[in-house]
Amino acid sequence: MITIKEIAAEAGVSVMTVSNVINNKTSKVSKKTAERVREIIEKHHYEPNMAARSLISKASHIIALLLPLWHETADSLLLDPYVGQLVGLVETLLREKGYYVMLCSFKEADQALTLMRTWQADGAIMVIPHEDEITRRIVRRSAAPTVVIDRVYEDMEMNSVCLNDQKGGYISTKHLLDMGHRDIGFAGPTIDDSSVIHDRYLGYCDALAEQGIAPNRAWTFDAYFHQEGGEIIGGLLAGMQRRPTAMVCTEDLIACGILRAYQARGMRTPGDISVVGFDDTLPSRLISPALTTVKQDMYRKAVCAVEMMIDAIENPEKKQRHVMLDVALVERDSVCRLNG
Amino acid sequence: MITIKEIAAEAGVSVMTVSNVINNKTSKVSKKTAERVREIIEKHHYEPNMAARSLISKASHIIALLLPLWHETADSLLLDPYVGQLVGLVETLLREKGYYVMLCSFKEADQALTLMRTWQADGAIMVIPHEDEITRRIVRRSAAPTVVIDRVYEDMEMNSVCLNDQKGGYISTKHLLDMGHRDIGFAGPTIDDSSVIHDRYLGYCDALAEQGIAPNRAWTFDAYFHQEGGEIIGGLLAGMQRRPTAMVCTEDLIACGILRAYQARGMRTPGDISVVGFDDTLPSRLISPALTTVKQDMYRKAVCAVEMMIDAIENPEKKQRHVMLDVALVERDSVCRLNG
DNA sequence: CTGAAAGCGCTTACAG
DNA sequence: CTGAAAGCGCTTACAG
Repeated sequence: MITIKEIAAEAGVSVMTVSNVINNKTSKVSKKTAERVREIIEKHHYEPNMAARSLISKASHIIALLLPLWHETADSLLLDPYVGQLVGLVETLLREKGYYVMLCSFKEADQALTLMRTWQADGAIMVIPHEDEITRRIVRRSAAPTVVIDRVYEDMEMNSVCLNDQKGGYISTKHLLDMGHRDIGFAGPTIDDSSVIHDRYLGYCDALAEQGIAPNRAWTFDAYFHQEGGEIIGGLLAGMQRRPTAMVCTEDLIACGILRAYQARGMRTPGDISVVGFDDTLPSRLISPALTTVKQDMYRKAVCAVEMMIDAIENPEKKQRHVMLDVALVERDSVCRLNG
Repeated sequence: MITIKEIAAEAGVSVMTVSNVINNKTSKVSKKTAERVREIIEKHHYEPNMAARSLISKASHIIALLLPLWHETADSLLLDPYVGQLVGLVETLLREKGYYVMLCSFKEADQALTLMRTWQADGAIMVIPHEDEITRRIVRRSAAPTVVIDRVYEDMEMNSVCLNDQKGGYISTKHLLDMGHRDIGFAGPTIDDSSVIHDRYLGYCDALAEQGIAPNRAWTFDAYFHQEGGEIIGGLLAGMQRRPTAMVCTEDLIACGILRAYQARGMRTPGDISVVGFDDTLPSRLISPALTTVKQDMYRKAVCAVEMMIDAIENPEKKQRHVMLDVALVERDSVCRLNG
């Protein structure tokens, strides 16, 4: 690998001069030398060694993309279409801004923290935090700024990009109500206190309350994830004596699973069950009937996270940044009108 | 950030001793000092600075995960469920082996090469190469070893992990023939000479030839990708006077698209069109009818790629490594028996 | 078993 | 505008 020293030797100047032309400190180098040096750099495809740079500047330009692993079996979060899309967008945007992204899936907070320290990461973006204690620990103990996507803790300083989840839960439930449904269930992972799921559940309750309807606990499912979870829920629903006519889901995949479970039993979709998904990921346009779902603007989310990250790096004195993004209903074919 | 120097000071030893205990050179440090130093390291959560290490050792332990971007619009390859899964698996395996993974999407070969040089990456794994010239350039010019997934060039030295694509094309076509189909089309991206698609097409032709059937060019589609491509193909098929009864697809998403196009027109699936997908990705189990598809063992593919990468790093004298993985048909519900 | 010194490739004051 | 020197945090021969 060619070094700055060799470039300097070939150009007949000092390494400091080469360094100055690399860093565009035009005031410090004459046009002529700069030109000559640049040519030699081009010729050799010289690229400055980031390890050496980062050693001095304390700025590695590395952003850690932190992907928590949930289950024992979860060999990767990237299987989740939502995560894949988000990670891809964030990586692209970060590159355009001159940052490098290091992928880091982890189970324990210390794994993430160690990687950040090891590489002197300039910052970290966390996707889909779930274990609150782990997330809090990373935010609290990280020397570099962090941006958390999809979760916020009111009681601590942190940067976060969230969704108006309560509105999401509200508009999907409201849509079902408008379509004449009254028996509406709710399906999502565990509804704990701090999560986005809880907010969606609140929105669901709000919408029902407007019609004087109390949520039916028998139709509230939690701790079931993804496609498989949806199929389980669908199976349970199908076996009930008194079934809901519609389900609000916190994830497209859960909605897909419910539909499949019904279809497998020869029941009509959406005739026997209307479902609304969440996120508007690829699967919602893949299946038939296509999913009516709550769309979040993934691109904007990625842009917000990246801009927030960069702002946090450049203005470390600011301690908190919060953005809440809007959501919107996308009507497709998984909801049918109920004639009351 | 605490440094080796401060650890040394606190322990009352030289930095060299600390370095030796970090690197487990037990022969060079007495048990007692090692113990004391280790305690202080623990206490401060000290982590060696990789930038400094990589500067000396010439081994960064960074593997670049190279993701070519295809279209103008393609903000990310990770939207593709196949890529997401593969990247996730590779990242996890690489971490377990003590490597760091830097994500790098790129359009030009030089972007990838620059990143590798900049960070002195120990190696690179390329996922889904498509532009042959770009891929060849990276393989040829990279100073560090590369592993290419899903493509191989016979005329140059390279490491590759491939699939038995011809067999894949063969078994899916054979299955359709066994189910009584005779009018079988083929749908995939451009069938160029060096690609996996071409091999699948060959397998398709082989199976047809066994029955004395010549491929019908009117039923051979190329340059259409993903879900959208599938829908276009499905639309074209549906409008034909003489339609095939079955389609061999090079990707699950294309098969999904074809099914949707038929369903949107009120046609029966698989009654009016049987389809076989490829890869056995998430969508194949999401839709209804579930896809019959050619399964590749993604986990084994990731393991192979990672092991090959590490072998290439440790044994740079070996110039070529090739692995061809097997495929198998997974029968689900997207193929119907034709009574002939 | 332990330490002082040189050096990895770069940048940053400090002189001239 | 240009250069010599120190130093970022670490490891590696080389002495003792």
